[in-house]
Amino acid sequence: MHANKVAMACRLIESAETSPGLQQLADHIGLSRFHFHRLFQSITGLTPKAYASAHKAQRLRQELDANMSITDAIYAAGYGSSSRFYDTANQRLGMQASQYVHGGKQTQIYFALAQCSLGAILVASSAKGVCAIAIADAPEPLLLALQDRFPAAQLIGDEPGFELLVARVIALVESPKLGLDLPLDVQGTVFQQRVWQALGEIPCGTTVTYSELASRIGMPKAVRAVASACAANTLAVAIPCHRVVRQDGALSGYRWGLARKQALLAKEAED
DNA sequence: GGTTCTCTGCCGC
DNA sequence: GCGGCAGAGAACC
Repeated sequence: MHANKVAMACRLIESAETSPGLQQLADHIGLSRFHFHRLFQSITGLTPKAYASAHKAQRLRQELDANMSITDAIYAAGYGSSSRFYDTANQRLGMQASQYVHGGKQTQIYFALAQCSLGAILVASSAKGVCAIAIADAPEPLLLALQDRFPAAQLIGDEPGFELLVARVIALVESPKLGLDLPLDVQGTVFQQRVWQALGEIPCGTTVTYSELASRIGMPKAVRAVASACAANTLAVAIPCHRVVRQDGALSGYRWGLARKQALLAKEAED
């Protein structure tokens, strides 16, 4: 069972002060760096490098949340130098570090409400990419939820040109097989990102069970955790958590309503 | 700007 | 299933 070996590598990455190199990890596992790389990627959905950087970014967020100074947090999270960190801060936090510290105060988030066949839909995007897609019966609760999630951000609701993006998202909802070719601003723990990555690899028109999904990310026993990660998905349809069902074929839960899960799956099954 | 590391497609056993 | 090469690209110094 190679899932164990990959899990070993993950733990090694997590416990190391500075991220081990590919060769180092492969040696530790007892495989060639070539094969190890492919194995790791096939199981986690992330390359070892991507896994390490996701983990570092997560540590950084924790350190920043613990009220450390930005410079201290950067070193505590395992970045070698602050200058190099700042080069890519945007990419890693989805915003400038100082903005993150201040609760996203300066962050601008564009959003729009619209109507689709499943009901009211909210699409929101940060500078980095689409950060929320939510569906409900009425628009008001959607907007409230967005405000709750980004309490200090500047929410901009009437940006000209944003309709284009909304149109693409709605097109995806109406015919999921199109796929969404837009940058996503996915914020979550390493574990959540692994689950969401795996969700993205479920082909349109098919479903998997929660336990199958857990196996795919190399953690067959973490079924409940996987289910929670699916439920934590904030990008409806774009990250297809609706394609996960229970072992007995029942639809199980869906953040945006069981009827919508059913409708989406029916739509996908049509073609 | 050069070097080293990562990543992927392809092939061989 | 596993190892390896080549070549492009990213990261690093």
